[in-house]
Amino acid sequence: MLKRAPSLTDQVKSHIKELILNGEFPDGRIPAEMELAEVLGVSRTTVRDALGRLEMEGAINRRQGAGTFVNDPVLQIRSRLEEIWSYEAMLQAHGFAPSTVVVEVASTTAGSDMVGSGTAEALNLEAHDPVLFVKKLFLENDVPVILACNVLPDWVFTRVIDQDELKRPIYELLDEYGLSRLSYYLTEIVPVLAVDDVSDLLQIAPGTPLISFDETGYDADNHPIIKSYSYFRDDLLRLRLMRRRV
Amino acid sequence: MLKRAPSLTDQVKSHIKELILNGEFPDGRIPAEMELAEVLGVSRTTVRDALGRLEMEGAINRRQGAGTFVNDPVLQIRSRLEEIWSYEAMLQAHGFAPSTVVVEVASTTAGSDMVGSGTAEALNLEAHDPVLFVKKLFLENDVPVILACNVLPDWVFTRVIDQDELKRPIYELLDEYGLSRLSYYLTEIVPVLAVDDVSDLLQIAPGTPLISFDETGYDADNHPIIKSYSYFRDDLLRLRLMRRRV
DNA sequence: CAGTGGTCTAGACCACTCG
DNA sequence: GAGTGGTCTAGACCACTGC
Repeated sequence: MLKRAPSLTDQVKSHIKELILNGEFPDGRIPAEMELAEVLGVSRTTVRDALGRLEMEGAINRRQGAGTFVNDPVLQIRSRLEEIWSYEAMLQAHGFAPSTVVVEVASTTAGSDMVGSGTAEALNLEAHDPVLFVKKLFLENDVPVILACNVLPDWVFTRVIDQDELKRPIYELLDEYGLSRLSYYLTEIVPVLAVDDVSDLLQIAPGTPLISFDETGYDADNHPIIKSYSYFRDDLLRLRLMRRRV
Repeated sequence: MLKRAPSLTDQVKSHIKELILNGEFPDGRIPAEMELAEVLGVSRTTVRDALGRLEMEGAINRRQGAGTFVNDPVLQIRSRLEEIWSYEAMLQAHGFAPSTVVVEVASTTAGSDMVGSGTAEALNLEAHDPVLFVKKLFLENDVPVILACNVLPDWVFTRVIDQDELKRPIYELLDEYGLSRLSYYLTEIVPVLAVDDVSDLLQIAPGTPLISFDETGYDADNHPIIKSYSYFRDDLLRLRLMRRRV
C-alpha cells in the first residue's frame, strides 16, 4: 500500500502545529495569514484551510481584526473525547503502552443471553440471526483500564476471523475482512455501578461508579454494523472534553 | 442591538439543512456542488463552505467521486454533547421548557468551605481572594434535572449582580457585566454517587450513579474565569456523542 | 469515461480591533 | 487608519467512484 503525498494544506497544518509545540510563538500570537502564505509560498486560502482545521481541534482561536492565537490550556490535554476513535489509540495518547486481551468470544444468535433485545433492534436483527460476540479487556502493565463488549452481525464479515486476529481493533478487521467499513459511532454516556463480571474483570470494588459507553457503529451508508458496551476505570482514565461557544 | 445579515454561506447552509429536514432528498443523496451553486446563484466555494459545516455537524457525509449524502441516524439525535453550551439550551433541545432556580448565593473567599483548593488553583486565586458562589437548579415541570455549582472570582465582574439576574445563564451575565467573555470550557466527565445535598436537590435516592462535569471556563485570552461542578439526572437526560473516524 | 468531491490559486472587498 | 481575519468569486486541475 503506497502512501500518497499529504496535501499542501495538511503540510501547512502540521508545520504550524510543530511551530506551536516547539514554542516558537512565546507570546501566543501566530503570524498573519498573508505573512504565513508568503513565507510558505502558498496561497492565503491554503493557509486559511490549515488554520481552520487547527481551530476545529481547539489548538488555536482566531479573532477578526485582532489576530490568531494559541490555546495553551487545550494543548495541555492529552486526549479529548471527540478525538477518540480506537481505545488503543486513546490509551497511547495518555502515555500508556496498552495490551489487549480477548476475554470471551462466541458465535451466537440474536435472542440469546449474550444479545439483548436492544442490541438486536439496534442492529436490525431478526431472532436467530447469527452474530459474533467479542469481549475485550485493555490493560496497562497488567492493570485493566477498559472493558469492551462488541456484537457484530455475521453478515458484515466476508470470512471467518481467526481467534488471534480478534485482538486487533475491530475497525481494522472490518477494513480488511468486512463488507463495509466502520464510519462513525453514536454513543450514549451512561453512569453505572460496577457489578459482577465488570467489577471482576476491571478489578475494582463492586459498587464503584463508572462511566459506560452504550454505542452503535454505522458504515458510510448509515447502516448499523456493530453494537458495543464499554466500561472505563475512572481512576486510571479521565475522559475530557472541550465545550465551545456556538 | 441590530442584527447583521447572515453571510451567504450561512444562508446556503440553513437552506440545505431545511431541504434535508423537509425530506426533499428521499434517497439521501444531495445534489452535486456545481448544481447547487448554479441553482442558488453562488460560487461553488460558498456551497462547499456550507456543506463543510454541515459535515462537521454530522448531518451529511461526503465521498470523493461518489457524492454527498444525508446522515439520517445523526439527525435523529436531539442534542449532542459537543453542541452543549448553556444547559438551558440543551434542555430546550430535548423538548423541555426548563425553569431555573437559584438555590444558593454567597460572596465568599478562596479557602472557605465552599471553595476547595482545587477550585482556587484552577482559577489562579490566592487565599482570601473574593469570589462569587452560585448554586443553580434546572427543572422541567418542577422536576430537577441538572444541578450546577459555579465559582467566579469577583474581579471578572465590573459591578455587583442583582440577585434576580443570577437566574440567567452565566455566560450572558459575563457578556453584559464582565471584564471578559466566556470562550470555552475544558470539562472532565466524572462518574459519582449522588450523596447529601446532590441527592436531596435532584430528588433521587442517595447512592444513585450520576454523571458529573468538573469544568473550568476560559476567556478568549485563555485565562480561567469560572469553575463549575454539575450533576445530571441520567434518567431524564441522556448525554450523547458522535465519534467519527479520524 | 463521465461525473463527483478534493485541492489550490489570485484577487477583491468587507468587518472588525486596536493603538 | 493600518492591519487583521471573514466572505466571496471564477476558474483550474486532480483523485476517485461507479456505470
